[in-house]
Amino acid sequence: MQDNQAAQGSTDQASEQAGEHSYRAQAVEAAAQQYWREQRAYEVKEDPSRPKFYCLSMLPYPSGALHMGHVRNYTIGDVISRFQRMNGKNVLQPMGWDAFGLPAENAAIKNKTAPAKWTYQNIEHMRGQLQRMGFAYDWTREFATCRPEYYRWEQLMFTRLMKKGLAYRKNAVVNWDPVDQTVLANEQVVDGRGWRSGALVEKREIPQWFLKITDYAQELLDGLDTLPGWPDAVKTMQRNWIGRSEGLEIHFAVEGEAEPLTVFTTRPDTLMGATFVSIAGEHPLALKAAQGNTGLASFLDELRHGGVSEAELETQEKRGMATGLSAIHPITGEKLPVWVANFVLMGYGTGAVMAVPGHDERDFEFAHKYDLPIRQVIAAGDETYDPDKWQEWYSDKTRADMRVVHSGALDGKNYREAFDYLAATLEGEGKGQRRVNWRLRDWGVSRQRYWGCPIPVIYCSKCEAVPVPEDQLPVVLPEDVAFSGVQSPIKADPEWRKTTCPQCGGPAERETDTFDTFMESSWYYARYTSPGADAQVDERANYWLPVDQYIGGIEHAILHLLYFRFYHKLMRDAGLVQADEPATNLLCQGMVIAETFYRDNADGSKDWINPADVEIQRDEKARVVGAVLKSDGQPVRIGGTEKMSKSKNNGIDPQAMVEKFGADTVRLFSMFAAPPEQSLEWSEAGVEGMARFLRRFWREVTTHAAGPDHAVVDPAALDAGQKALRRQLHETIQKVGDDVGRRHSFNTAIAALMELLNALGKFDDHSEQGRAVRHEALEAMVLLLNPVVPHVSHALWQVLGHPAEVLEDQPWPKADEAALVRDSLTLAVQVNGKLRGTIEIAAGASKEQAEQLALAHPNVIAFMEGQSVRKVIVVPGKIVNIVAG
RNA sequence: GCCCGGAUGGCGAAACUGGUAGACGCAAGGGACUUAAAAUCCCUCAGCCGAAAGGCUAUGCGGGUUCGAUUCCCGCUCCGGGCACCA
Repeated sequence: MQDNQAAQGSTDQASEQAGEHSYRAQAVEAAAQQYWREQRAYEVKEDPSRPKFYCLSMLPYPSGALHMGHVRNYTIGDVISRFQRMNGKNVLQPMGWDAFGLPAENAAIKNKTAPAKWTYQNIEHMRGQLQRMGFAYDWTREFATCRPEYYRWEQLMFTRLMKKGLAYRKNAVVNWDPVDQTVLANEQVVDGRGWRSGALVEKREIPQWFLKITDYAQELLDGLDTLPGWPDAVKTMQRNWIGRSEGLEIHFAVEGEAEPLTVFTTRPDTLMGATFVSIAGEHPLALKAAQGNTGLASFLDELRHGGVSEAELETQEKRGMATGLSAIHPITGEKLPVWVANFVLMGYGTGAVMAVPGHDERDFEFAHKYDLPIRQVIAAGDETYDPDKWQEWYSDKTRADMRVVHSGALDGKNYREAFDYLAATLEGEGKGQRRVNWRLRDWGVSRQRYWGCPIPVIYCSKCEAVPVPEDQLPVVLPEDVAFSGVQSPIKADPEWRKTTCPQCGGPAERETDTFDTFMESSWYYARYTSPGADAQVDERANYWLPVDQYIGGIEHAILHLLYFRFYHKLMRDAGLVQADEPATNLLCQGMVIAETFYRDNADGSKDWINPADVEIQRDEKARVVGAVLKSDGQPVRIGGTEKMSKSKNNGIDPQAMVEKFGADTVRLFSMFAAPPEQSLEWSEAGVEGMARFLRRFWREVTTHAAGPDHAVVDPAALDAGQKALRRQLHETIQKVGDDVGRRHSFNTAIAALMELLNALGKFDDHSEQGRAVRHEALEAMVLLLNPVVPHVSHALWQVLGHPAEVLEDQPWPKADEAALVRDSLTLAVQVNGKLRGTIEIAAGASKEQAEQLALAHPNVIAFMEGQSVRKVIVVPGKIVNIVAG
């Protein structure tokens, strides 16, 4: 390296002389970053005299290296942070590591290392990569969630929740690999088999810890209405996930059983159409019926095969078997057969449903398959009911002409009337009651894995489950372990679990399960506000919270973002924070995608080839006609544009891009190529376009700065061209502020700045006022671009004659209203809604003047030939539409 | 299967509250500069018809509302996200 530099000395000198006008990203970025580091430019503390702004991006899992999804997420956060700071806010932007999780265990097996060591190495590497991107983080607040200093507080919270009854233990179903003798994550079940062993996965019930999120269901639902700054899609998904439904619980007596079978239904109006009852395979009644019924027992056994994920359960072929039991219809006394059905979920409602095949699509299908009776009890208008073919209206309770039929006393009632009548009747007879049911289930937080936060519970044969006393926390996970594979080291080590019961002092054992990693990511945002606090958070949390802007992937719309809201309410109810919701504004960014390329192997498999190694071929109309591998010139196949992934080898390494183009160019492209919530297609040619823009901007500023001293703009002395450029400048200031601040439409903000630079390139005016206008424009552009390309702005601000230290807190430019005034406007002229021309009209002209001018337009006259004016619509400043006929 | 999104030139996109569809960028074609390359600059660029003026068609597909629909409504198709143990 040293030798090469010496040999190229003369070239360096040559470029040094040209240097003033040529943009060299690496040097510019190193200088700016060194300056920020030395100045501690992004370290913040509470300051009640200024409005605060807490800008938070979802913390990364330290998987090994930064990927483009991170770059995109964190650039959005950084742009918003820098923008808010220039708008006078005291901005907190922190960063940390979601350090527990399954991939560390997999890597540990593969690389024969400890999960902790692998994790810490990744953090070191990725921190350097983030710093190289120039993100304005307060690094003094950084933490990794796998450290006891962090997780001790969630252990403390958990023990307190146990005492409040908000944490409890019950059996729950997991995926069991019978060969590896281990619990599998849903992700580790591929086509119903364990990913390592290939064995058919079974469902197995084991005791696990739960948090009572259902106690907060109503508040989590209502809270969504207090979040106008969250995307509607996320709120709708959460509403549906929480799934509040009002219905009746109805008790069906079962022949020969003391206990009734309770079903939940949202359609009691169809009660008289129930022809059988379906129960889940895990329902106690099913298990009881299977005793002494080998056919049913083996069916239930079959249902135990396969994974537990809802997607898998819901897409299975609908299957069932009669239990031989009969339920008694609570109104008619009719005997209804009780069936086990694989689509009835034990986790929802009571695990039993009354089947109304006449008006429920799944029951309809099931009844046809097993030849069970179908009975119509709903009619709508003059629709004909056909028991052989499903039609949507059969289940539509919202139709105004819907009435109950063939149901005795219910006949003629609509949904609401039938609901109320039956609720009163059944409640009166003790056969049922009104009930609000939730789709939301309690949060199972136990994981049978090593690399997670130990659950702080001690089991004693006398005292059962005892929370670890507060003075014995944290329960520390040993990090220096041999991790060979299947078995968790703390489960394998009989010594680690040995302890004494805090209540009776007798011999006892520790819980060896660890927490779901969503536990750590549910409260990290609060810990950033209180570094070093000797509590989960301290009073500083109430200065910074709630988060003003939260940014992360849409894939977190439900799980993380619901647990995040729930945990915040737990902390609020523990007196730790005051706000009701953790974040007021949410931005969900789309994925980063890239083209895929492959070659077919002889065995039918595919070799995926990285886009960086491929050259695209086009015809003269620029259409893609093929692609070749750069190294051998031979063709490769094009496989479509997909999410960047290891499996398709279409990931683009951000580090390679930063080394080639610089961080500012990468940041600029991520913000320009697509609006933030849409998917972003990576294109190296597109990145080159951004580099071109920065070079032009650099040249424009440096050549201007090298010229004669500028004067101050005198608005009264400007000629038409100067005025026009200045108007465009102030329109751009207005647009960029609105696009970045309100709309988060970064791509259009950048496009407006590109247009302004194009206009400056054509502005060949070197008069004193010309230079003054250009100077005003270039200074504003440096400031407007600062959030996106802070290194370039840092350097060019000095080139324009300002000392470095003022840029960070320089006020955001304001548009000059006087410069925005237009003398004339262009209106579109339509005849019958079709554009036929445009007219120029004075800004203050009346509707009548616009109408007259439009009617006089030669093309309008031509199209009006032989027709008369029926009506004229004038939208001031926009269009004139002449309706002719 | 269920819930939530998305679809606009060769490509990424823009059109913010129903008002000139395609700003900006990429790719491509033509040209200038240069010994050459790189870099840079200029011109063209939705499709079709036309010498031009201009016209016709066009925002995934099929309908509808409206003076006017990429935008609103109804019905589809395809693609993506989530489905509770990936994070």
